[in-house]
Amino acid sequence: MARSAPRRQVNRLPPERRIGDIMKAAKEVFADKGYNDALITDIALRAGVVEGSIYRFFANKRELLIKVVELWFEEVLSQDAAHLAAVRGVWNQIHSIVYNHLMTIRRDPALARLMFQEIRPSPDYRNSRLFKLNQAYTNRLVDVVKKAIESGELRADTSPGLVRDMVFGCIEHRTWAFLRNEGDFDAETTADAITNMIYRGLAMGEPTAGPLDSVFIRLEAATTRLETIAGGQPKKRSPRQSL
Amino acid sequence: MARSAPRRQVNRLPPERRIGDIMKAAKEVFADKGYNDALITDIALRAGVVEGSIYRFFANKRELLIKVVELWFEEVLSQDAAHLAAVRGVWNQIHSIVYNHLMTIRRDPALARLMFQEIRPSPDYRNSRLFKLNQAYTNRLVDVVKKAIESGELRADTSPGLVRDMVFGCIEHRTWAFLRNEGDFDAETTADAITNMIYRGLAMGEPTAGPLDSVFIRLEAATTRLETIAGGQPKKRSPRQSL
Amino acid sequence: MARSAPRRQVNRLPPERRIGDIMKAAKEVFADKGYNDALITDIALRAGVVEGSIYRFFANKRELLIKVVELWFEEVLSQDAAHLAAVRGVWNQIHSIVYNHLMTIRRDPALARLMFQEIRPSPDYRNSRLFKLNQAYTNRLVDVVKKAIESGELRADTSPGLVRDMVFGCIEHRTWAFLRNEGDFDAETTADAITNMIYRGLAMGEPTAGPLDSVFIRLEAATTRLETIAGGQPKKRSPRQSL
Amino acid sequence: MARSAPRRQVNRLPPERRIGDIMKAAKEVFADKGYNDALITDIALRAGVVEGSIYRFFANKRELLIKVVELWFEEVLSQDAAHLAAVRGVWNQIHSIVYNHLMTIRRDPALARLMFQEIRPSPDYRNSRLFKLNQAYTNRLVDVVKKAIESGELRADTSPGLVRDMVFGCIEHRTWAFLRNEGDFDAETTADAITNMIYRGLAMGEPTAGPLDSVFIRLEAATTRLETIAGGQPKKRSPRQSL
DNA sequence: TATGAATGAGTGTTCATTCAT
DNA sequence: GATGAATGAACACTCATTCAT
Repeated sequence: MARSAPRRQVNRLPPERRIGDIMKAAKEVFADKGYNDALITDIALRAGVVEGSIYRFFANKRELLIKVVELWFEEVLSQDAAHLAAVRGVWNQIHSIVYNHLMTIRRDPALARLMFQEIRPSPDYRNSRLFKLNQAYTNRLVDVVKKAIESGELRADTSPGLVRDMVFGCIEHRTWAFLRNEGDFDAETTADAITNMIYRGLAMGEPTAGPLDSVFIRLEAATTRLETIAGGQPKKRSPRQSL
Repeated sequence: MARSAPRRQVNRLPPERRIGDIMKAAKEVFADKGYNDALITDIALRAGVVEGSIYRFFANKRELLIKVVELWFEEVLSQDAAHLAAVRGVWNQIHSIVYNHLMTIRRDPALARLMFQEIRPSPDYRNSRLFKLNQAYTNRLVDVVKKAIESGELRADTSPGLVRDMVFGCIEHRTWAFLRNEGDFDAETTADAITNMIYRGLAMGEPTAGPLDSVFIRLEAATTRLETIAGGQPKKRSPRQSL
Repeated sequence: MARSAPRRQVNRLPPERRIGDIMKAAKEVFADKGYNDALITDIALRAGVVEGSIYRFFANKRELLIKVVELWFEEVLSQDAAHLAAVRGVWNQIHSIVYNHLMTIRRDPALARLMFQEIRPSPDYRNSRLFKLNQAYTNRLVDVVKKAIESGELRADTSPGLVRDMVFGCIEHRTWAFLRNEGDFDAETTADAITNMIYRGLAMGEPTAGPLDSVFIRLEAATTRLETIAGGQPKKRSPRQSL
Repeated sequence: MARSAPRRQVNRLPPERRIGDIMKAAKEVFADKGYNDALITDIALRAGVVEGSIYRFFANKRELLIKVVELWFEEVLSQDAAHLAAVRGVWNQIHSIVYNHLMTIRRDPALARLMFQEIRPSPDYRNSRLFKLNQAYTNRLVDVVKKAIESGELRADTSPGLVRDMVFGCIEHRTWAFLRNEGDFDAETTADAITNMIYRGLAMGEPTAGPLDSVFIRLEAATTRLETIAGGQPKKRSPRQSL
């Protein structure tokens, strides 16, 4: 009754622009507060729209989060693919994947945190598009390892999947503090260290300086081959090392 | 109509017993529902107390969670310490740590999930007792590695901290599906694989640059000749990529 | 991404056609969902127009509902009038009104429900056109009764208005389950029963004071019993009274 | 941060009292605004509690409505039963039911409106307790009619269910205007009229003064004799109740 | 000390209606 | 005249925590 001038100001924008504004705002607010503490009102305010407008483009708050993370992840996915495509050599490829993953985390720690802490733990993650994207992402490392095993550069008795878990798990733990704004890391150094540790443990070894244990490994391999040629069965080694 | 106020029995119990009941109930409910969906009411009901009694012993819901996880973690910490103390040899010690960590996850996936997804991401985790406990826990691996480096069994040019991240990160990723009730894992196999991969990558091989190389070269040459004679194809070797 | 704005075709149609489309769509959606759950968006979509166009022709959602029901009610009103006009005899006229009312409900239960549950309970119904139309509709029965009273066929000590309430109220209760899709009714049988009950209660019997028609009824019953005893089948009486 | 004196005032009352207060307030607000426009906030305010307290006793707004109406209906049910139990004679019993129903509507028009317009149209009404109660309520009339048919006082060729629909439908239509605060009705007059119309239409009639009566008496006597001869049981007749 | 009724702040979502284009 | 993006008010429900008894 007797409302005072209910005249609306309508600001018409192309949908792409609106969606862009909303996602940008959402990204910021989610990054800032985390999913639960982020308010639709805040996102709307920051995007310069009213709450209702968000629901024109996104079914609900959760979908908005997912769309924001998906957009980011797709960009990461395509950028890293470009980087990786230009790299030759197993060590270098592993290093590229590790380094780019680290750089992604450094560039967008908030989004990485959303991915790790909000998206991945949710019960429906396994059926989500982001799960698929993430599989594609981590499978690149698996593929590199598999091919290197086939080509003989990496040991055949290792699980590519375990390498994947080791690499990405290690990176996640390593950057934990950084993700909570409590520490830092050097991408170059870390990438080198991780790559070396992985490669060294898997490589068949070359005669170069450096990983000299590889010489031992090669010796063992040569011996095995000799044994095979000699018709005898290579001796089974128990994995337990005696001290 | 005319409910005769079904007052709960007033059970006067020693505080320790009360606290124990509450923590047991809380553990179950938190494990079952996760932190957010767990209701104080449910915990009180299951513990046979009223809500108010919980607040006599715990400042708030969060503290209750933390106390529950702490209790659990302390048990894990002492059990694993006992196991580890009995183990000799670097490989075996690493294996013990990995295996016991895996078994802990298998035994109490819900509590591990609480630790990973509720406790660790919280902003005040770094100043918490659980952080300290966790440091003590993971430092065992660091110590093993450090000592092995000092004793010369493991390479000196590696970072014990990185090994720690790699091991625990790997385990976490490996058991991810299990933690969400969507998959399983074999603790023995996984522990062997992880330990091997780590140990192999770090173990000292032979004295660097030097005499053994020529032995190897000659051995390999001989092997190749033998293979050729035997009709087998010598394995193709990819040239090493320069960094 | 980069949606190319799937603009709807701009169809310039004569207003009558537009209005017709909208009302048809509105009728369907209102019938389907009820007033509250019907969405303007759905109506617009089904009518092949945009929301704004609806507001060009109808002040608001409520007016649209009212116009839809009015249109329907006017058709019912004129059809039933035609039917009634052809009928002679009080019993037959009452029966016609009852029967046609039942058939209207059977034909358009959703619209009848809108009328009963959405329109009629609203506070401004008494001042609405639909109230007037409904009065005209039910007054036909009042007129029949009044005339029959004047002609002496029906008792003078009865209230035509009460007859109206009894007939329409009875029909409404009788078809309640059907209107909620939970039951059915037979229009013929129900119309016969209602008409008989009404007519029997009102028809002039004998010149005495009081329910003299009951004497007739008892005579008939006695005769029937005699017939039964005599072994013959009581004659089936058509419920239609000849005038 | 720095909230100003978050000290709560807690006003502890016996649950029955609280429930009573809430239901009283709810009754008033629902009656005043109808279900949809009634606000939980208003109800809480009027009951002198906070919104949360309402949800301690009632699962949701709808349940609150239903409980309010149920309570009322149960009282009506038991009061009317007491009234009816004291009444002898078919006409009087029908009249009692009609009259009490009218008086109930007059006493609590708002609750009757809630029952008619909010409860009954809802899709789950058929499975509700109120539906059962209402059946019990209206079945009283059905029982009276059935027994009167058995006793021979009312015609055997009528449907008790139809009588029920006629009576209650008629009353509802008759009181429509009153229910919306737009008219009034006289319970006595209306009850008499309805009862007469129903009874007159159904009664077997009595030996009122008049020429035909002797004919009937002789006919019936003859019939009875015939029936006896034929071996059938003469029908028992209940004597007419005086008004 | 135990009780458990009472508190009350906090928010995602809907959808009829408007109006710039 | 038609479009449909933008508006923005409106509201039931939850549950950790408190505190009078």
